[in-house]
Amino acid sequence: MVTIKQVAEKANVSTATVSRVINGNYPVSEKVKNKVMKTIKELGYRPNSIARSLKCNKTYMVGMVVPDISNNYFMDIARGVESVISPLGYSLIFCSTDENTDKELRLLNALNDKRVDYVLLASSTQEDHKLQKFIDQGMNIIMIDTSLENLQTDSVVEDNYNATYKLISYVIDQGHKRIGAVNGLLSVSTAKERYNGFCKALEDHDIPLEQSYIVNGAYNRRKTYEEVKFMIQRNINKLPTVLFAANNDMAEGAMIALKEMNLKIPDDISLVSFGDINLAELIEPRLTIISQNAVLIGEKAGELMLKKVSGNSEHDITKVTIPSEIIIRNSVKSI
Amino acid sequence: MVTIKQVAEKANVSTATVSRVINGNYPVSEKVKNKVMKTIKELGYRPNSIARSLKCNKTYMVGMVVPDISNNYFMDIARGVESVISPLGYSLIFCSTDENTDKELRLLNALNDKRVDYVLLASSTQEDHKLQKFIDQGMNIIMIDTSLENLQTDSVVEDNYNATYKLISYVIDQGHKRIGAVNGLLSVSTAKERYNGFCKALEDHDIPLEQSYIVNGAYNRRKTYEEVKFMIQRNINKLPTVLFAANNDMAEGAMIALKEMNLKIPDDISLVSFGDINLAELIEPRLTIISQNAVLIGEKAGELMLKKVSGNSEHDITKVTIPSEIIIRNSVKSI
DNA sequence: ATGAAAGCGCTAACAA
DNA sequence: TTGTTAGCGCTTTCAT
Repeated sequence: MVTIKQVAEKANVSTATVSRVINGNYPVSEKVKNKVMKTIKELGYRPNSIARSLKCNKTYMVGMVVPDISNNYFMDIARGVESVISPLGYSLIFCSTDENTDKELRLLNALNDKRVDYVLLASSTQEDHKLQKFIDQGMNIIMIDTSLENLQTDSVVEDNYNATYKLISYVIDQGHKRIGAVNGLLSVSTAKERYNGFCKALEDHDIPLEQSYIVNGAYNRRKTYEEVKFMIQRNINKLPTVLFAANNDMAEGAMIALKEMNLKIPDDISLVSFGDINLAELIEPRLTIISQNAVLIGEKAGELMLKKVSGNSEHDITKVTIPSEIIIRNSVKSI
Repeated sequence: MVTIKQVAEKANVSTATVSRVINGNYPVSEKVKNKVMKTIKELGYRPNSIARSLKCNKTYMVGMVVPDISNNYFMDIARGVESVISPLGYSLIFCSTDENTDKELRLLNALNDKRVDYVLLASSTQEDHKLQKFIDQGMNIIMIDTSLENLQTDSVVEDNYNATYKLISYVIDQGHKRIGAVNGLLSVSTAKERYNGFCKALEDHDIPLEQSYIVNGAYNRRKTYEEVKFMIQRNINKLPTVLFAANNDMAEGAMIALKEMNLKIPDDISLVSFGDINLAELIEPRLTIISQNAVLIGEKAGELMLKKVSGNSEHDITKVTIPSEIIIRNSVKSI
């Protein structure tokens, strides 16, 4: 690889001058500039970002840490982030924790060692004090999707509680009284908030919460598939009339389980979901859902990051909440 | 951030000694080692990978460049790669070219500047000489999914030609004579090879190739959706009896288009695909497909990279071809 | 077994 | 406008 020194020698100037023409941040005479640029072309010189990073304390890399790399929702967020940061020269390092606190901490350490400029974190740990350590060390973190109450940091999240409350209220309005839920890990803020909204809606409408209808900790498709089958078998004599899936993956798992058990949606059992499933256009019935805008979350997070690194509003902590709306389709039976 | 120098001072040793205990590559007395490790803990010191990279010419970063970040197929490859390289300390930088040659070249340049140790490239350009430049500059490239004939580089690809040939032969055996195809960009090797297998199967069975049934360049879901609708309208008086979609995304687009036009699969028109669609478990009818193993491709690519960086077989060029098999389900009508 | 010092490729303060 | 030089944080050679 050709270095700035080789360019300087060949062009008979100092490395400083070469640096100046590359960065255009100090005056250089036209004549010298042309000579240097010509030499750069000839030699095919490209500046070494590693050296630059070391010198300038800036890597133009941002880490994105999510619980599940195969969930489309997080991929969409990543696309949103990418679309706003990539034009400014930033690259994304994408990591998956598999909902594992240890792995999350390890990844955060690795990103810290790599001196990424920012990390966008969809955390699935509740150990805020451990995350606080990273922040104290000077790591820049924006929480996405999830948030941790006691953590002094920026975040871009959805209005989980209110959206779920509205969705479940709608379900109750349709006459449902036996209402089940498939929750993620309740240690994760999104899952917790959604479940809280769920419970509050039941409470406000005097609907009893039937513990046997609640599935906990089935955060991915396969686990949900299995757990929902258990739950249905367990309650085969008195099934819930409707199920609330707390995210897209779980809705998919639940649908597959119900289909396999020959329970038709919504005739035999209704289903609603927080977030839309894949390829919803092709799947019958169309699910009634809370629509998420994952790409938008990514864009907001990207913009927030850019604002922070540019030095504006450096120290105030910002919390962006993306509103969610209910999309009523045809997976809920009127009773 | 605390540096090695601060550790050295506090522990009353030289930076060299600290370096030695961190890396464990030179003898250090037990006593000194303990003292240093204790200091490292106390100070919360973490080595700066940027500085390391600069010194050692090794970044432990690998770039992955794909045409479409929202296609699950590439995400699965990424997961495969990640699973084998991450345990050895490598991180993935994930980039999407949107099938745009310029953007591809720009990303490659950026990754080159970042001095990534390797790049895994699913290229959608045919400008092999431009890619050759990167290789000549010393960039390490493994082609994944796609390959370029004239390029001296390792690759991990599928057996596109033969698999498609077999699938189309099966379709013909079912009595089909009016056979359409939805191709990606024929400039991309995978698309080209699949289409060649398609044509050869027709030829060998004396089936005429009806140009009007061929859709070209609709590489993503939305474009395919639109183009297939055009194609159907164009041929409304004499529809093809079967369609071959050259990848999962296009199969999805085609399915949505057909559904919207009230053409039932397989009663009104049959459909086969190279690669499986999302959430196939929930979508009727189950598609007859060539099954791909994207995760395996990723794993193979990751392993190949690891082998190369470890210095084994450094100079021979390896071509791994993953076999594909046909999965017959029920989207093809027997005529 | 340990320390001193050079150097990876670059930028920026200082001098000229 | 340009050059000299120090230094970013680390590894490693060469002495000791």
